Amino acid sequence: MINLTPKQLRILQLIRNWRLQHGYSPTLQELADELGVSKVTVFEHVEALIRKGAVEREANKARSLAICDDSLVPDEGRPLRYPLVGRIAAGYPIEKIQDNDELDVESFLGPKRGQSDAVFALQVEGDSMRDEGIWDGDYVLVQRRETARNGERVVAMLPSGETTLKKFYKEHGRIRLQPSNPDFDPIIVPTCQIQGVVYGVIRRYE
Amino acid sequence: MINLTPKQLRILQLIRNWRLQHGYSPTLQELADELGVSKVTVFEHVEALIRKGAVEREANKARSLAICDDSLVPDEGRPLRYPLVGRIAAGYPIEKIQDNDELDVESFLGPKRGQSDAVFALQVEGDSMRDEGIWDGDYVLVQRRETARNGERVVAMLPSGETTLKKFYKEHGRIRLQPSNPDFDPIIVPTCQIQGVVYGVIRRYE
DNA sequence: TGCGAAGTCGCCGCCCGGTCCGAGGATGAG
DNA sequence: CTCATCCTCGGACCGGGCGGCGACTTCGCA
Repeated sequence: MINLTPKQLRILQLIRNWRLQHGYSPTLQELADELGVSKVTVFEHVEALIRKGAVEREANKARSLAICDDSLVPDEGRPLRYPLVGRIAAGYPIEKIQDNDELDVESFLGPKRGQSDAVFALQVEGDSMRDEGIWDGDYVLVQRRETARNGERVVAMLPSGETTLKKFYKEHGRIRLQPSNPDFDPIIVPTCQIQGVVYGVIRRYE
Repeated sequence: MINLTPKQLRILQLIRNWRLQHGYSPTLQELADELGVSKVTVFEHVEALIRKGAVEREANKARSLAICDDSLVPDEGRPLRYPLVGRIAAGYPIEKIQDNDELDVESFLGPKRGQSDAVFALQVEGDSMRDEGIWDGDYVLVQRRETARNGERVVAMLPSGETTLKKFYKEHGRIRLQPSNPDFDPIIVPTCQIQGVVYGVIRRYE
């Protein structure tokens, strides 16, 4: 593990993001513009990165920056951190995100502190939550809780013993479990036992 | 196992967490701010830790603190492995999954072997992929590739320079970029540059 | 041969590591 | 009670590392 300064790490991430987004390396000036500093400053940081073995470059060649070995550079053995290039909208160029250019899946999907034993996963079967963007085959991450607020997506056990995934609404002294699909009807029960609340969804395509 | 005072152990944990979170070591002042004590106090604690062989440091170098042996620090890390209770379908009890009772997010969302440098994340803006279950605010994980197969969800750069997220179809010698929302029209282009293929989606509710 | 990018030079200001000295609190012996 | 000792802690200061700059020269390439 190489010990980098914050600025050096930042430049390293920028180079990586640029290469991912554009397919080629940035010039020193482009890096400087991203960071809002002078080209000379970037040059010096890049020199430091080369000395530390983090990047390589061909002398006097434009856009010749290359990251040496991605695996040993930052983040020290923490996988699941991906360069967050920006926001993408239909029909518009990728829009930069200012404050943070990394997506740390671990902290993003991780449970809150001290509740790690109260999380479990379920694979979703069927399309009853389709209009919520929860599809057949997706996995939902569930925080174990006995209560829910209106509009939350809950894993609920009905008086009949069936367990189901629905949106939760308490109204008029009863509980409505609302599917997100017009093909399914809401379930109205006087009471039901909440097994947990969905806080995350993950999906993988093949 | 080295015998540490509570304060020293606390500092050791702070250093470790800081390095995991930022990718580089904290300064003495930053440690002091975290603990609410003065920089000199931290300095003395760190000296004690060096004497006991728990950490190393390069003299006069900023952010040069390094933990000697990680295993000495009690681990409060979260491996992102959740018990996979089963499959859940509307109206039926949770169905147990036989062979696999754990969802390992790391291997589930991690890139394929040897391609870790070619993955990046994008936050989705807008509803053009709504009927695919990809919603405004979701994050997509993108594998960088120049080519795509029909039906894959791609990040594509149009000849105009715009970048967009659509489903990819090559037909009749042209390319159709298909939104998954009837409110949007497909884009027909003779050619376009593929920047990557979406292989995963993650979402978190508040 | 002209342009854009890489590379060089001298210089600046702030922050960080390191040091000196002194303030308190706990403890045990006289 | 008093004193000595040890530990923790902090205010103030210093020198140097680190990040930063404009202007200029060199290099690669079309």
